[in-house]
Amino acid sequence: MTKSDGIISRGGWKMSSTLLDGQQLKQKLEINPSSSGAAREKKKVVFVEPQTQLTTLGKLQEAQKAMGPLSTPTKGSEAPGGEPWTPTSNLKMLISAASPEIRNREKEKNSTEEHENSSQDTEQGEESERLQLSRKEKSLGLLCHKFLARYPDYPNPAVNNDICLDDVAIELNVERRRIYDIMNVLESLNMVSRLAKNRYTWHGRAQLAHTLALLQREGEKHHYSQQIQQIRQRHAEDMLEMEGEEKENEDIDGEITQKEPGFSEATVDAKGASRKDKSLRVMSQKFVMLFLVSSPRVVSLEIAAKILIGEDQVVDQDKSKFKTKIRRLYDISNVLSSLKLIKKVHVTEERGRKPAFKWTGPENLSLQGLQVEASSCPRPLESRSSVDNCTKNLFCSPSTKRGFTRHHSLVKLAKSIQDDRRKINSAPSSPIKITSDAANGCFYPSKMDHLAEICKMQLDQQAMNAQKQSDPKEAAHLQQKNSVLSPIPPVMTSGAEACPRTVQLSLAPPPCCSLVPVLLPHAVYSLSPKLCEILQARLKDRRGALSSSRASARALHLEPEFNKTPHNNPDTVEHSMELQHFLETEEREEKMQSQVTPTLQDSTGHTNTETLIPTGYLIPISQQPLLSFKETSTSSGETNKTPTYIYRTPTAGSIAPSPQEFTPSPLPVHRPTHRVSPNPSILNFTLQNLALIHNTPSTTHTVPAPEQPSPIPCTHMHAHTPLQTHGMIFIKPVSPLTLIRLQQPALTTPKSGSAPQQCFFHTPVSTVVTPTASKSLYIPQRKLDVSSEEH
DNA sequence: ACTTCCCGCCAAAAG
DNA sequence: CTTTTGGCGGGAAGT
Repeated sequence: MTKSDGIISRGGWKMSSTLLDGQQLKQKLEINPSSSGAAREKKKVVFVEPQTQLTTLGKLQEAQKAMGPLSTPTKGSEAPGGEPWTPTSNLKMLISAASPEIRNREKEKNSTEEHENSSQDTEQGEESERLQLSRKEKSLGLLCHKFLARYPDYPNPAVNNDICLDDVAIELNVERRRIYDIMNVLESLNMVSRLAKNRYTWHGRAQLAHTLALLQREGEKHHYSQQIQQIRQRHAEDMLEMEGEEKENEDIDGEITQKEPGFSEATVDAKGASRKDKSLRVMSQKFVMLFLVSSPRVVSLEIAAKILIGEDQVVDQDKSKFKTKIRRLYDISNVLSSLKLIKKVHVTEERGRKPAFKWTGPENLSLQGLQVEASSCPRPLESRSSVDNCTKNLFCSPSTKRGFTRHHSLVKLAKSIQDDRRKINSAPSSPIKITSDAANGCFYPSKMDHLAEICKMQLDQQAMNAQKQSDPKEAAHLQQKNSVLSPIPPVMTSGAEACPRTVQLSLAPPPCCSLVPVLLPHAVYSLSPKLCEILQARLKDRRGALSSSRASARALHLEPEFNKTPHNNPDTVEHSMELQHFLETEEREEKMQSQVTPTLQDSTGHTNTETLIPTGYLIPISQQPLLSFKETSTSSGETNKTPTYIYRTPTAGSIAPSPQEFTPSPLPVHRPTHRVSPNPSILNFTLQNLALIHNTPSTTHTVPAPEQPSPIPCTHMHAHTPLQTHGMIFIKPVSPLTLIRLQQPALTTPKSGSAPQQCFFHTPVSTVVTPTASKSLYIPQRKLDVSSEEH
């Protein structure tokens, strides 16, 4: 341990330890909500007393064995949840960081030194070490592993799961740029969400299943599978006959041209698009969609690149562009591989062997069944779908509405964690790590490349687990084993304990949950690229006009979309306005959906187009699933039962149906229409939402539980989401801090009792968790992050 | 020679 | 304006 640590990043290590300590202390000490904000600022600066550091260090070393567990355990469940990880994580990181070889080499050399160094300073050693690292050791995949090691798969929502990019960069000893790459991919899977400038919130895999389900659905909408087929066919043909065929792609559009092509083109151009649209986030989502849609679950980079590029008509197919795309795909693949969602393989085709990746993540996305019903949420996504082709251009960034970020996940997580703990306790701890692997589906690291590293990681994890038996992670893993698909399961299990907390959350969670940003592929096939372009152009124009006013969209929560809306004025920002816009937009979207492809053009022509475009890119996904429902009041916690109730609720029901209906656009052809959504369902949906809004949170329970009510409480979440969202909207205006304070009281109402408890355990932030408060906190800063989504 | 993909320039957003 | 975020592609390590 120590050796490796020293080698890799002594400096980092110390830093991290100090940071951690500092944070922990803060959390524990700082009960006041306000304090949290202050704490963040310092980040690196943190000065922990040496003592603490030492202690931590000692712990860390020992931690592998028992320390961690012992210390954390009891409270651990929650307290540790937040920070406890860090200490251990540090160890992990260190270990992982050092590649075996390096370790071996340097062990002898520095072993002694390392200790010394560690104790002494951290700073110097780095250079030499850093320099030495081989390219592989610097790989994004490995870096991602290190990053992941720092956080639990299923974080305790109660705890503060904030991620400070600066800290991470320092601790991992990498340039910031690299962290962004990782965060972008994780963000695309809703494993993290951006809170503010340098801050992200960790959600882990809590929402992963749900997110994947949504992505799968989107992928289906886009006909990705068909596209893949086409490309393959083409290839085959080409191969046979060298001619070139050309584009093939899906450009299905015949009509596209209709609209003013000129416009579209001009605007469309690459430039038009804001860079965000080319974003790694979007690519990542689309890439994942390809996997989820293709039957063999294997996707070659070549095909992925072609599809992602653009499906535009652009024939040009620049080679450079293609090349760049491939580069990015490698980047994404590395991260996804670290997540064990995919693994590298080679497909030998006629031409020879080409690099490809195989999906190793969860297979059957429960989506629809459980969470899916939540469809309510999903819809939003769908709606947005307008243009995917735009890929390249998509400047659409605006599309996303905003995210109200939230830690919905937190709440949910908490429950699950607790449950897990129990399980763990009952079960032997040791195996844990295995379980984790199992969950992923791959016992061994999918990546052969980094096996060594991975192994290390795993070992670390094991150690971690052992230490913290209590930790949620373990529990989570176990749960995963049981049911990979739905993160929720844990929740179910959660005993009374979990419930209480969760209950509190109920309010808070909604906001978070509700919004998860997701990319929509936009079904766009139906739309011709040109249309997309046109739309974009228009949007831009409008924007430009609007933009003048431009308060930071993010801060306001306003998404570009809002601005775009025809009527909206520059200043619109006001909250009330926002709500209205929000609603309006939603309605539009709904309409759009309902209309189905054919109408698209029309819609595009109209103001609606705007909405379409934006939506097109990222779609916020609702994430309800994770959270437990609120069970609100009851401390008792019979989550299970509660859920049932939820299902029944009318609203929920209404919602649920819709998703299913439209989603499946079984379209025979790829061509045009694909997304058809049942109007009625949509309408209902909207109506419900509206109603919900009015109602506000109190009623939130509603759960859509269409047919398959997942046993899990999560389903409730869905229902909540809408509500939450609404709630969110209202809140926005306030600054986070203020909100927190104010809100808490108000929020608390719903849930009364529980709130206080949380406060005890958690940092102010955590406290925030309380329903409303949390909402306020999390206001999304970034467009991308969240899109509002779901009504 | 080809594949993988790190590095970091530099510009677009955000603050 | 400064800082953060992140597209992009050269070119090097790895195979």
